[in-house]
Formats: sequence, C-alpha cells, structure tokens
Amino acid sequence: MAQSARQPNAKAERLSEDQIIDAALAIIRESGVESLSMRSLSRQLGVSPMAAYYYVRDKQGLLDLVAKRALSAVQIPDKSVGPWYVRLQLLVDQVEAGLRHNQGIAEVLLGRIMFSQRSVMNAIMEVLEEAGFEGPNVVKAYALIHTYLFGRYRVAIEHHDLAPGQAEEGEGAEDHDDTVSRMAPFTMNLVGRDYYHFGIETLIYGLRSQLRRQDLTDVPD
Amino acid sequence: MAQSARQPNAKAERLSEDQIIDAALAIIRESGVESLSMRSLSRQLGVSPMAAYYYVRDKQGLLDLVAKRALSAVQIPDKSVGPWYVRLQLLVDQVEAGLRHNQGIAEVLLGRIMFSQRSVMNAIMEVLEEAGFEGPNVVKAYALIHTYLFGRYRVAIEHHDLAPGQAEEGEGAEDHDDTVSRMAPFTMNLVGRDYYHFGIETLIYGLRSQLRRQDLTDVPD
DNA sequence: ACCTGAACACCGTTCAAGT
DNA sequence: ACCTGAACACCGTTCAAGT
Repeated sequence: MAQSARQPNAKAERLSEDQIIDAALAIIRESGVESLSMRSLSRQLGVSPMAAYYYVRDKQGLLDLVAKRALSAVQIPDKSVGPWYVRLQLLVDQVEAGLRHNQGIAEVLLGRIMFSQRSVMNAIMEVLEEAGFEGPNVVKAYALIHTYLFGRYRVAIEHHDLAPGQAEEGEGAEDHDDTVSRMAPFTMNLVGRDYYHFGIETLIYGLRSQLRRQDLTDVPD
Repeated sequence: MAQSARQPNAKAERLSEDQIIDAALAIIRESGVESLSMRSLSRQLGVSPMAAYYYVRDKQGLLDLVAKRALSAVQIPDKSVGPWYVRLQLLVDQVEAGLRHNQGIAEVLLGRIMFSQRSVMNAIMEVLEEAGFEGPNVVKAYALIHTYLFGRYRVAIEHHDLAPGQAEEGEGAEDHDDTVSRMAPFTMNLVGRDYYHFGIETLIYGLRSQLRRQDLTDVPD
C-alpha cells in the first residue's frame, strides 16, 4: 500500500487484466451486456479506445475473461457429499449464483459452452458419467442443462406486451394500444428463484427417467 | 400475372411486407442473423437504407415479422390425436421444423417469448393445463420448453476449441495451439436431430415426474 | 403514399505512431 | 512495453425532402 507512488482512489497509471474485467462487469451490471462495447469500456477506464486491445485479442476475448471471472467462485463438490443428483444440484446452484450476482452475464456464456471455465463443464460431465450416462449421452445431458442454465436469462426481456385476445391482421398502422401487461407478471416469473428450481428439478427428474429407460434397453439383443 | 406491367424476375416496383420478410429470411439463411441489418436488408432489396422503415417501426419490428413467418406453418393438433404428451410432442416438432428450415431464426425467437405467434404459445400452455399443471406452473413448464427449443441453437457456435487437458494459467501470450477439436464432434451433436429428441424426451419425462409429485402433495393438510 | 439523402451518434478493428 | 490517434467500414435511426 505505502510501497509505490500510486494514487489510491484515482485510476491506476497502468491497466491490468483485472481492472479491465472489473470495468466490463460494472458496465454489464449497470446497463446490461448490450451496452458493453470496446469503446464504452475505454470510457469507463478513462483510456483511449484502443488501450484494452493490448490485453485482449478482440471483443470475444474480453467476453471470455468476463465469463471466466463470473464463474470463478464455483467449487467442485467432493464425491463424498452425496449421490450424483445432489452433486449436480450443488454445481448448478453455484453457477446460478454466479449468474445472478453478475446480471447479464448468462448471455455471454450461452454461446461459449464454458470456453473459459471448462473445469465446471468437466465436473458436470463427470457427475453425469457417474450417474450412468455413456458416450454421446453425457454430452447431450450436459448440453440440456447448459441450455437451460444460460438460456433462460434471455427469455422474456420484453415487458410491453399487447393484450392476448387480439391476434394479428390489419394492414399495419400503429397499434399503440396500452391495454398492456396481463403478461407482465408472466415475464417476472422467469427470473425468479422458484422458476429456476422448477426447471432444474424437472431436468433432473427427466434425466433420472432417461437412466431408468437406458437400463432397460441396454441389454444386448 | 399478365395483369400489370411488373417485370417478372427483376425486383418489383413497390415494396411489400412479404418481400421484406423474404429478403430478411434470405440473409438469415445465407449469412446468419448477425449479418441481418436494416442496411444489408436494403441492399438485398435494392432500395435505399430507409425504405423498409415505412413498413416496420424499427429493427425489432422486422424481427417480429420474420419470427412470425418462420412459425406460420405450425398447426394446432386436435384434442382427439392423443394424450397431452403426444400433442406436446407434435407441437414442438413443428416448431423445431420451422427453426430448422430457417436456420438462425431461433436466436430471434428466444428473447421474444412468441410475441408474434402467440397462438403456438397458447396451444402449448393449454396442453400443459390439460396435463394437470396449474397456475404459475403452467408458465414455468412452458418457459422450460421454450428455453430449450430456442436456446439450444445458440449453444456452441464456436469450433476453434483448445485441447481439454491444458487449463488456464500463464500471463497471456498467444496460445494458438492447433491441437484442436476433440471438441468438434461435440459441437456438431448439438444441432442434430438426436440431440433434439433426447432433450425433448427428457423434458417430457421430467414434466411427467412433476405431475406425479404434484398429485401426491396436492392434498390439503 | 411511398421512398430518398444527408446527417448524427454510435460500433469493432487495423495500422502507424508516440512515449 | 504500453498506450494513443486517425482512419475504415460498418451500424440504427431521425428528420426533412422529394415524387
């Protein structure tokens, strides 16, 4: 702290990867992923638009760093803690906590299949293997979980919905009907904790059914 | 056909909503949603950049039209065709067919919760109600299906993956290791039909488990 | 009614240059 | 080594204007 001549609360003289990630996360939390740009990042950091390019190859590289940070707290549960579905639950709960804490980050991770935190992906797949999934089914089961975990944040961003009665027809014109929002409580539900639990629970039940089916049909004919 | 003086294979003199949708779908199918812009659309149509704005309010309006068209062929199955899960299967299979035929369109629909083809959403929710889901659970079950159906297309766009052994560490530098693609068959699987069927099957099994649980716990205490 | 053109405030990225 | 500045090829959208 008293080591060098750095100003304490102003910005540091040199950038660092951590500073860049912090700035990016600040933007994402405040205004959403869609307003994170290389240029808004540079503004946040108080540097020139090109400064961050010394640390990341391109914008995708930035997103990878950010995604990695968001899931960095996830701990791989020990085999002793319980059966596979309990450990699976523990893993996805931690991922969900990371997503919830960094609102808007799920968007980034959806298409990247855990490029950054591959260890989390591997842990989930190992649990699935121990559960009894084999070969391509391990990947399929993982991808199903992945899609739900990261995809659900993209669903229903919109609030301004029309009344459900009136369907399409009519040749255009501005239907700016403000009869709005019998749908609003609907879209609300989707980011809530009970929806998350319902979904994960359903997925795990479904996977267990798949295993039972697999056992029955796995006898060589 | 012989009615007016329109040129047959050149572009028509006046735009129409249908022409605009066709042009947008052509771009999406050829180069993906990310390269559909109001400007690329205008180039495709051979008109000025602002021409389409007479027909749509903004880009989101364009995407709504496109999404609606992609699902326009979906037919609501009659109640006589079978139990709820069979009709659910029929519905989602048709949606999937629409998505498959218009590669890249799922992206658009994921965040819009069927803004355009609400009838499909309603049909699915009705089936779920007949299955035995009640109140908020109908929406939760629908959202789960929705997320899988439209979200899975966003997963694993990337092909250039690193070897799975080597984890992170090291202070940067270009790891342009071309040890690539033990992951490549993985990303391939995710757009295949068998992955789709595995996912939907698992979801339906899971939903059936939820119904059984619901029946057991629905007794007033 | 239907479309154009210029303009504004943005993007990501390359490339040469500064310290 | 670390950052800047100018430039290029893009965006979506507004607004006034043309036919």
